[in-house]
Amino acid sequence: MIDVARRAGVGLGTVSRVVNGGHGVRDETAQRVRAAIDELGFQRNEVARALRPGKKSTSLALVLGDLTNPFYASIAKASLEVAGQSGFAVVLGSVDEDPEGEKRAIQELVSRQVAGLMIVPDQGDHAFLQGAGVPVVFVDRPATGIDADIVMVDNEGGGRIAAEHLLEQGHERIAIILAPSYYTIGRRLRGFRRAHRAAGIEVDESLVIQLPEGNAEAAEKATREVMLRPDPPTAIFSSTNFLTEGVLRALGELGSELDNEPAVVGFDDFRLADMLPTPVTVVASDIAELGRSAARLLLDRASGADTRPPQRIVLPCALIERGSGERPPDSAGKRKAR
Amino acid sequence: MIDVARRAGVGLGTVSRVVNGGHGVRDETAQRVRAAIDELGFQRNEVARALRPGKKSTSLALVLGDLTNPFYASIAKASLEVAGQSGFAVVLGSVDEDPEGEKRAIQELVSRQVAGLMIVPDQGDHAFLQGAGVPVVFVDRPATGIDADIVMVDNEGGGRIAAEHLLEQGHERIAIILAPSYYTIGRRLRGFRRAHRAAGIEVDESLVIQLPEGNAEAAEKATREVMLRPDPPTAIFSSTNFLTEGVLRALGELGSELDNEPAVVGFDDFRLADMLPTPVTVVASDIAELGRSAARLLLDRASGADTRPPQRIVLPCALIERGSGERPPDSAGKRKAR
DNA sequence: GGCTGGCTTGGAAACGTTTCGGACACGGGG
DNA sequence: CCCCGTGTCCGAAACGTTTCCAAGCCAGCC
Repeated sequence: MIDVARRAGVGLGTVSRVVNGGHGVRDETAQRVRAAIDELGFQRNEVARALRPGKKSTSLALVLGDLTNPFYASIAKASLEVAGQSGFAVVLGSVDEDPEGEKRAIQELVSRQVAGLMIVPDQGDHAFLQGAGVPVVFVDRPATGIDADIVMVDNEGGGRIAAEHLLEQGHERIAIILAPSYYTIGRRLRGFRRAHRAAGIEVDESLVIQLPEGNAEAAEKATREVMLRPDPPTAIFSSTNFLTEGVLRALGELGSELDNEPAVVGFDDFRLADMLPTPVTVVASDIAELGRSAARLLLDRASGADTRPPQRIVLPCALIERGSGERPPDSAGKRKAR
Repeated sequence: MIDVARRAGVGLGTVSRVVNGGHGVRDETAQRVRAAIDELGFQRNEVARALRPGKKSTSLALVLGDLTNPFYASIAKASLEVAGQSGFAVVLGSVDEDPEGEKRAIQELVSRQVAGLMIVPDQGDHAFLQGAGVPVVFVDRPATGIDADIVMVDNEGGGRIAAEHLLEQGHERIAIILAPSYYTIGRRLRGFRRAHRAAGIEVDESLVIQLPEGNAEAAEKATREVMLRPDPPTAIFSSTNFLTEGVLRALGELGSELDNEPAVVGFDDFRLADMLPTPVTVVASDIAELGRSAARLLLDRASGADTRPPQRIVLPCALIERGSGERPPDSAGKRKAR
């Protein structure tokens, strides 16, 4: 920048002003500065910029689990887009699985002076964020220990409409497969129960299946077991996209051993869901909007444009019916090949 | 840091040394400093750290396309893990689709003083990176205009074994569906042709199908068209994961209209591939390793540990056979004609 | 003509580190 | 006793910006 100033024959401050939109600089001077910038190929150093008193970097942090899960990937993609439009980059913290690793990752990011944090929180207390002086938005799940913005999905409503759908079809023995102890899962179960109560049908507690782990294998095993009981369920509600995969795999393998193949409803849509031999109805929400909202909210907080008390944004869920034979409108959108 | 120094009754430099491993500091002094750090909740400011002459930040940049594509997501996840182990964060540049947007995003990241760039390049010249003074690793595809490390997959070999597999099964009319003009796609086609030549079978050029766009819809349309020709292919090789989806969707819809359902081989494995009514054999590679290698290489370059001339790492592809009867459930009557 | 006030402009201070030259103390060898 | 090396520590300089204050200039007004 000093070189630019020298070359243009102006002071340091003037160059800075030109670089930042150039208010209060005579047009002719600005021209000269811009010319010097081009000649020297000058590029502003964002690091030095963020060093200024009280300033933060123009980066947002995103802390989430396995990117390989389309759910997380969608959030990442959407928030990336929104941030990018405002000239912000997104820093991904390395995310170990344990809560301790999450805390370390977050502090790492804070030390990088990010302008805000978007966190899909694991269990564990997040009170340590309280005094960090950086805005935080939780995504998909609330966190304990700190009162911050949150963007999530209507989990209870989703669980409810899934159950309602099955109940309307006459199912009375519906199994629900639950990943371990996440907040979201609990809400989905609650909606499931409410729908039963509203329909006057009692939930068979032996069909409320808590998995030890939240992966497809555990769901596969549990499904096989429950379906081979003397009185198997006539429908299964799987509370998570990866679990649905396990359920379907189990059903596929059991195949002809079963008298009646159960109806399946899954939470969260997934690719190819409409092409499986057992087409699976699904409770879907606009996951990309989850990421977009979070990023937008965070940007507003970071810029100081939004000083409202912590917001709570809840996005609706909708049922996507499949298996009635007709193919649903293509939800895939345009995807670019590699 | 000044506060810490004051509190511990030491000089600024001493605190710095303690924070960075503490060589050349008496044990007792270090204790005092550490105590002060804890009391004050001091955390090193990474931004200021990166400002030092010649220093870069402890971040790696990752520039890639749609994170929603599991291929890209795997790369992101794997590189994130490797970077995290060395205390590096990963910055995702916002990626517009056009080459110009990619250039802008990259320069954005360079201005953030990242220690290195991992780029899954789009077309377009990357010569502007030449003098940037930051190490670059290209992932999955080479780029023009700059001589840098590259980590990729044996595309030609993959195309070859896909074709060999089908040829061995007696197929002589094999269609190949190609996304537009990427480097990787060209290599896959070349392998495809080589396998044919080796088998003494001529490629029917009317079955080499160039799509106008690299998405599932285009592949679906093209598949439908080719299968409804007077002499349709008996097998289809789809050069990309999303294309495979389109191919399968077309076949599913055509269904009974076809005399013989063609065999399908896709490039890149994907989730649920083994559970589809038409089980699809696949050419797979270790995509996560792509990301890991890239990150490792970049970290070594950034630290100066690796000063070799630009490397070229090529990962092997392997065939994952499906549909030989071992897995798919006997649901619909749509089995693969074998 | 002097004063006021609005544009421009220049330059110094500040941000939080790391690093480097130097200083001090201590001990051992000549 | 002097010299020198070693271990420890201090504090200033430097990194590349932004921002603030002061100053110069000019026009307009009294």
